[in-house]
Amino acid sequence: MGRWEPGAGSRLREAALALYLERGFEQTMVADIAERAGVTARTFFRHFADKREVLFDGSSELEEKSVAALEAAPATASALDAVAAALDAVAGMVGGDREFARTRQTVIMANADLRERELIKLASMSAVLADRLRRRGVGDTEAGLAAETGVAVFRVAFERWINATEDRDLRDVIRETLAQLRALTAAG
Amino acid sequence: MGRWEPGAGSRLREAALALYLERGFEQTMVADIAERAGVTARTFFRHFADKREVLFDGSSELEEKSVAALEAAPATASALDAVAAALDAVAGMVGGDREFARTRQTVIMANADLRERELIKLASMSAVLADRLRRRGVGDTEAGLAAETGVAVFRVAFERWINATEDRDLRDVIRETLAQLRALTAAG
DNA sequence: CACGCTGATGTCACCTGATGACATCAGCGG
DNA sequence: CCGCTGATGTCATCAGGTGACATCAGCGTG
Repeated sequence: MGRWEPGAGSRLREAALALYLERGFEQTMVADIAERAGVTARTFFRHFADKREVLFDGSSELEEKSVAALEAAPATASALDAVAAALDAVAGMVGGDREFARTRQTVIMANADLRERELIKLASMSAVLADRLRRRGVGDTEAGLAAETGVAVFRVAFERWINATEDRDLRDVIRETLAQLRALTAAG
Repeated sequence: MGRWEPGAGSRLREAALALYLERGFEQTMVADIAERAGVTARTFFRHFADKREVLFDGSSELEEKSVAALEAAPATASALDAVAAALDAVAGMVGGDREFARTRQTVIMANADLRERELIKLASMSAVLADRLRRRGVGDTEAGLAAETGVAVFRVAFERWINATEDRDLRDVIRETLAQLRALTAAG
């Protein structure tokens, strides 16, 4: 089933990341990506819904894993602890290759459209986590708060991890940041 | 200065909101909005950077007011309290007309592109607030956490306010939600 | 082995969002 | 009355995105 080189999706992903990095997201046209990957522009859109999605197509898997981790948390765990377990799972998947994470983040932060997409992915994860918390019997507002706050912690921790001088374990940074949040809210 | 009907910007804003509500964001073309407002599509783009921005062009003002409120907070206030003051200012501007807020939110939530834009506006506010906190001498991580968490509280509170049966004061809902967050993080 | 099915890709046409360049014209100050 | 200014119209063009249809390698089947 393939008279063409297989793995068009991966080639497109790599080509896009490289070009976005080299000349910027806006300056890169879909035709350029497709050409570098050896396919046509139409094929690009068969693999990715739009020009941005090529950098985010792993996020659904991320969401699934995080939900699984949340559901695996003991029923006795607090809402925030359950979310912490979910974040731990995410960190396990994302925190492996800091160099890659850094270049990807560089590309994303350099463009508003990409930042928007990044934000909605995290928002989607937050919504799903809140939903699962509610099914666990957590109150409506509490579920929303725990999920949103957890994602906020993740964002801050991720940025710290990306910019840190030493290569730490992302999960540790998250735990630290969560502890700092507890101190912060208690101080008031 | 104006051989045409003045107030093209307002007319475009109203026309866009109405059409987005009637037939949906994607089904509405810029030409339709322009026509209803009595101008050409080119003029639409002179007033608003893109099709989405027409729903968000007040947000820069919102950001300014929130920053002013944060800076007006006493130097002795905790980071979270300063952010709470900023949120209070935002609530004062947004919380006046719940009916309008509700229809606007309906339109935004019905479309992913609009949700993205909404998210980046809040993220931008978070970034600005964090920056001002740092200038106040708040630690790097703590500033980021306080700002992100504050915006998270705002999001949850806003949704509660929008969906509440009785018409409450948004500022009260925010205060309540912040108190719930404190309980939530203390429980762990 | 020939046949037809399947799925990924190419090709073409087309719509819409968005932007640059230039023309137009009312009102304002001089 | 004249010329400037600023908002708008007009035109051309590009890039993102989608639908419809053609193409063709490999696969299973009779």
